[in-house]
Amino acid sequence: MRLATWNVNSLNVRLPQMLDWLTANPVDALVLQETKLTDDKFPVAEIEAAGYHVHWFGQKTYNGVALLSRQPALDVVKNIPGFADEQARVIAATVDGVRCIGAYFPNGQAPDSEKFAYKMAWLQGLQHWLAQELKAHAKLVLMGDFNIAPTDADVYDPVAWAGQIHCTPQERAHFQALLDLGLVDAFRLFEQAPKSWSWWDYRNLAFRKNQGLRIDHILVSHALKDAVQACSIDKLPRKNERPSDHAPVIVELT
DNA sequence: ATGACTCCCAGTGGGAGA
Repeated sequence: MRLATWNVNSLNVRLPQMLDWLTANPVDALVLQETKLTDDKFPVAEIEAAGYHVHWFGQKTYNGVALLSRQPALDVVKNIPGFADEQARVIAATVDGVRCIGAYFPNGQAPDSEKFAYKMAWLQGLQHWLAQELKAHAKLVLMGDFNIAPTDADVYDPVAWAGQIHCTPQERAHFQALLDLGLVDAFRLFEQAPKSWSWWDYRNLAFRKNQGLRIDHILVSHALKDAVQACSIDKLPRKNERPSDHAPVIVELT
């Protein structure tokens, strides 16, 4: 079973690329972030024609998530139960017996901003809900754009980024708290090339210079840890003519 | 360099992203 996450930065713009990517990478489930589409504009027909079931949850201009799956997705949940939120950031469902949670974590903008306070509250809400989800679903995968670089090894210039958004101790503590609930970073289960990133700024020729961050993650529950066969970042779509600034991350489970 | 790009909604610029 292969699962993937991709922040597409507008599904309206990226739909053809996403369909091409699915043809080349026929994963069993794919979660999307930053679809930036209201629900009435979601391209359900095109996705179903590609052979996927799909659930979606969006809003105008910002955020928006979706879950595509070969097999029907059961017990679909949108956003975090118990955390009132006007922003469409989470979609969860059970696919082939695995609880799949796709999430677009808040950016946070800057550590002294109101958006950072929202990010902290959101992370607290996620953590609380996830503890319950893990009790109900031993086999669970949390994946998406976390907007957190968990360690300095996930940052191209840790000195310049020290204390900056994505790298603050508070964000990293929240990431660790998710692991402490009983999750493991699938990417770090394997030896990986140094300077492996999932996001590169559109500016400054950042991709060409490989100046990026690893902020898109796939965390698996302990019950799935031994089933993880591989985890990788697919940089290829970032080389497209009009790429998303994020690359997909893929995990393979037995 | 408090930039650089891309997307969106707007409306001939500005906010947000990360």
